[in-house]
This record gives sequence, structure tokens and C-alpha cells, in this order.
Amino acid sequence: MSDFKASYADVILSIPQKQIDRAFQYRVPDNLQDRIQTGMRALVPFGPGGKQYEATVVGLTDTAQISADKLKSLLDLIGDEPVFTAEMLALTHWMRDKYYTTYADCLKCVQPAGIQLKRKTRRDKTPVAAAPWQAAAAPRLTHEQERALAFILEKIDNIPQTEAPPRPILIHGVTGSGKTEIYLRLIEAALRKGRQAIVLVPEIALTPQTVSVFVSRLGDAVTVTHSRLSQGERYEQWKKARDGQASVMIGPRSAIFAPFPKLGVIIIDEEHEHTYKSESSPKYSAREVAVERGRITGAAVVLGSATPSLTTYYQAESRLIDKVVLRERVNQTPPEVSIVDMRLELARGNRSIFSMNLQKALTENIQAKKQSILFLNRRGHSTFVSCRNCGEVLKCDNCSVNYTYHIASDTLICHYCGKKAPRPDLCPTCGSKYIKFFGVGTQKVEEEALKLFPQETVIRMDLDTTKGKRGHEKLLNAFRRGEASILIGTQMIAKGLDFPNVTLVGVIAADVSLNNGDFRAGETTFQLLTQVAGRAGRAQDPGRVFIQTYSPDHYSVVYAKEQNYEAFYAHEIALRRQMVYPPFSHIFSVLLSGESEKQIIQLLHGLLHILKASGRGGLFEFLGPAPAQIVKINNRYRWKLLIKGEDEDSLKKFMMDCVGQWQTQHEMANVTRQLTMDPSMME
DNA sequence: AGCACGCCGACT
DNA sequence: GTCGGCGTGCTC
Repeated sequence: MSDFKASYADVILSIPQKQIDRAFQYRVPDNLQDRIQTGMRALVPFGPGGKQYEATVVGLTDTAQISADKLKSLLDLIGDEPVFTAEMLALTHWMRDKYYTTYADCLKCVQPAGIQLKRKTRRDKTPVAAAPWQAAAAPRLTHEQERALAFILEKIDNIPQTEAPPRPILIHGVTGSGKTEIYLRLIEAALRKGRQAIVLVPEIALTPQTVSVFVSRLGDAVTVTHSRLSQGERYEQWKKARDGQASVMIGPRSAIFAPFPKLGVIIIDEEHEHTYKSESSPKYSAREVAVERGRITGAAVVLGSATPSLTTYYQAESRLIDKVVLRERVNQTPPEVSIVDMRLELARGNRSIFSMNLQKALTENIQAKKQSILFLNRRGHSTFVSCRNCGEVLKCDNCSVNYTYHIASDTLICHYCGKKAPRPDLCPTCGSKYIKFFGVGTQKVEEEALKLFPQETVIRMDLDTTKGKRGHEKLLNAFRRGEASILIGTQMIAKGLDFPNVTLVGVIAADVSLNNGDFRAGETTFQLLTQVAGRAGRAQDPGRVFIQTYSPDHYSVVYAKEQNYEAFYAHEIALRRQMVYPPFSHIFSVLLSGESEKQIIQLLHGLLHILKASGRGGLFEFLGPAPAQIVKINNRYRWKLLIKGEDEDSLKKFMMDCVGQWQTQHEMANVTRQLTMDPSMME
């Protein structure tokens, strides 16, 4: 340990409050001086009452910063070892500034869940079994994969020599182009250098199949986290990473904080997924945190996707990050994609939710003993219930969300607050009996499919049928074993699943995601359709995909059919540039919720007034106040104000100043604020 | 977040 | 004359 006498410690209190969001200095009592280390947690007295709080030691010095009479002493240290390395403390510091939160919130986010509970440290140094990656007789690579790998490897080899950290690398590879093989090689290379690896995967794709690919190649080096683990289990994973018992962490966004001592590579698969953005404070983006962690440690950051986010691809085009393209499909033929114009179906008198072409294809597929997937981005029996006489749409009176009819329970359910209501026989407004169940949900698709093919077994996958522990997995395994010929599901079946026997995919209504009122609707639709289309034809048999839509000429639909990312990107980026939307700008959202709608609207006008009075209206654009996408949740109204600016840092600073002023001038009791830079969904 | 100090209304 | 409202400010 260090020679100097650590007489004083700078600590951050575990109180997430802006006013005390800074280091406080304490005297280190003699009995703690040889034990204390930066990154340890400690118990300190704070405030006039001397109340005890948990704190984190962020610095040790031998000089007092404040007068001796003000200094108090640390009471005790929690645990024997630091929880945070210098690297993770630096990351926390960066997060605090980046996401305008407090140190306390960021430290809590970075530290393992369950650290408070486990006080006694169990030293179980299980011997690590022979690592298979040391003698890898690997599958053969395509030329393209070899070129990509050579490019990235080179990057990693240069880590110790180069001053500047390597730039993030985008691997743009279509489904089935062998991205995973490249990931594995990169990890193996890092491990051979005595470094560790983090693999971020969307929670939904974190299936045993995904994990087994890594485990079978890398063996005991691999450990996995996911949201279903208990706090104790997560703490065990965290310790394994810290103590060198594991060198590869696979997990969802929070796995980016795995405390590896010498991180070599961070892989973010499906980098465009918005699950990498945290919804609650600190609202970090795991992709941004990864880039920063890479900058601090020199680890390579690899972003993989078949449909990169507009922002990422724009960065690659602008040469801010590197790009590698994999076009070839390994052992695969691309599926044959058809767009079906549902307007014509209706004109021909087909009022079914299945077009004639899709019905025919399903019949053929069943006869050929192949499996089919029907995809719909919506659950429930029908989206909303309306009266054909007066046009009334039944809504939840708590949330102003359309009720969804569920056939199993014969009830209306609010998909936001979960409120249930009986199905009405008469329209509550006009008394008419012409109540119509409008739109389609997965249950409706199931019902219709069974009507057409009564002898077939159908599996439906959505939030309702996958509730139980491993419910998700059970249904997928049943389908994989061939227990059903048709799988019907919401977007959860669109991601990263690989069924060799599936040769037909039907998208029931592409329009659902096209009409969601977000400026990114085109992007999300393209990503979704491309992924769904990638489901078919993954084995020897070429697959077929039918995209049913009322907007067959929409560029997202057309280019998804062609699997033409570049064309889609060119079209979309031109629109973004024209409208000055991200990546040409940033959008800061201020969302207020409260019981009085009038009050929150007035408050937002108060903020708007401050924004306008700043005299910087030329640099920023103010939109709103406007009702949020969902105007009312649990009896609380929600309104928002959007502020658009071209430079992220100046927008953030401007908003912090104005919001600070706003808070001191207005009474904010009973009102909840949500401040977000570039929210992933329109709230 | 707590807890103190501080300056204005109804009460043992 | 005092008890007490919670507004502003500080906490190593």
C-alpha cells in the first residue's frame, strides 16, 4: 500500500441530493489508517444531529481542506476491500456530469445490488478449469470475416502502444453473416492477453441458446447476469468478475459495470436496441458508458447490428467511428420477401386479417411440415373497443389509454395501469348495442389461425402468455421441438431467435409501428421488419416473408423488403437533416406529471417563459407544452416540453441553468419532473 | 435528506 | 408575553 499517511478522507455521501452532491472531508481515525483505501465504503456522521450515513471514499490526503473545528471523523469502514476501483470512480464522475444526476445515484448504479446485505466475505477461490480458448481449433472463417477480424484485432493489438484509445468499431452485418464468430475471436484474443470482456445483449435475447454459444467456446471464463437473478446471485457474479474467477461477462445493459480489472473488449450486440438506455435515474445509455469505459481503460468497443441506429451509422459515415461490413450470409440464402397491399385485399372483399397470399403460403407450409411465424406488434384480442353508432372509444378513466379486450377473461384491460373493466353490452355513451372490437391483437390472430387450420397447434407468445418464470423459454422450446406448426407473437419473437424449421414469416400489420407518432417511427419499423424477415430461411430451406400493410410504398417497408440498409439510411438521414432531428440535433424533454393538469401546464409555461427570456431562442427551439403520449397514468396528468438544440453540451447547460431557475421560482410540490436528453421513445 | 435558525399568528 | 408555522441555509 502507499507510504503516505492518509489522515483525511474525501467521501461522497449516499444521499442523492444536488445540494450535497460533492465530496466532504473527514478525519481518518488512527485505527482505520492502515486499512482505508480509495473506493471503500464507510460510515460517517453528518449534519448537526450527527446522523450516520453510508459514504464512499473517493480520495485520501494528508492535508486538511477546512478548519479543524469543522472536521469530523469517520466512524467505520464497511467491508475489507474497495467496492470501486479508480477506473469505476472515474466512470461514475463522468456519468454524473453526462446525465446530470448525483454521485450518489451513479455510485449506486455502478455498485452491485446486494452489496449492503452481504457483509461477511466468503472467500471461495474455486480453481479455474482448463480454458478451452487457449487451444481453439476454430471453425473456418469466410474471407469477409477474416478481413473484418484482421482489421479489429490489429486495433486491439495496438492498445498498449497507442496513446489514444481505439475508436469504437461498428460491425454492420446482416443476420446470419457470422457476427458472433467475430465476437468470439475478439474475446479469445483479449483473454489470451490476460484481459477480460463484456458482452452486452438485449435482455430479451439473453436465452440459454445465446449463452451456450459463448459457454461452449469459452467455458468457465463466462458468467452471465440477467434481471431474474437475486441480489445475492448478482453479487456473486460481480465478485467473480472482480476476483478473476470469470473473464467474460454476458448480460443486459447493467453488465457494462462489471468490475473487471483489465478490460480488453466490450461488445454491444444489436447496438440499435433501445433497451440499452436506462429508463430511470441515472438515465444512462450503456452504449455511451461503454465508449467512455473504453476511453478510460483502452478497451476496444465493438458495436454489432444488422440495422445500426441512425446515429451510429452517421458517426461511421462521418469517420468518427470505424466500420466493418459483412454482407455474405454464412450457409444461407436470403428469404423471399413480398409486400401485401391490404387495401387491395379489402377491395377484393377479403375481410380476413390474413391476405389470400399469406393464407395460401400457410397452407403450403403446413403441408410441407414446416413451421411458420406470425408477427404482430400488439397484444390482446383487439386494440380498442369502439361504438359503431356514435364512435365512442372505450378508455381507461385513470390513464386515458384505450382499453384492450382480452377474450380469455372476457374483460377490458388497461395496458398502462392494469385496470380491468367488464365488457359492455351497450355503448356507455349512446346506449347502442353496436359495440365493435376494432383492430387485431395476437389473440385475434390465434383465433383466426385456428379457424383456418383447426387441426393445427398454435403457440402464442406475448406478455400475457410468458408471465411465469421461464415462461418465455418454455414456449420457445416447445416450438423448437416442433410441438406447434405456427408461432404467433409480439416483438419479443422478432429478436435474435433462430428456428431452423421456420420457413415462413407473416407480418400481420406493419402499420402498427409506422403510426406511433415518433420521429423515429421509420427507423424502428425498418429495424423491426428487417429483423423479422431475417427469421426465415436460416437453414438450407429458403424462407418466405409476407409483410401485410396499408402503406406498401413507405420507404421503411420497401427497403426492409430489399434488405437494403444503405438505401434506407440515405432516405432517412436526408429527412433527419431536413427536419433537424437527431443526429443533427438533440432533443431535451421535460416531462411533468401531477394531479392537477392545470398546474403542470402552468408550470411548463413558467419554464417556457424562462427559456424565452434567456434571449437564446435563436440557438434552441421550444416545442410545447404538449400532452405526453399517454396523457394520464394512475390519475396523474402528464405534459411535456421539448427543447431542440444542435449542440448537446450547450443544450444541456442551458437547460440545467433554466431548470434551476425554474425550480427556485415555482412551487413544485406534488409534481414529478423527468428530464431526459434524447429520450428513446416519445414519452 | 435532515436539522437548525428565523421571523410572524393564536394561545397555555 | 410565549408556542409554533415551515421558508432559507448549512452540513465535512
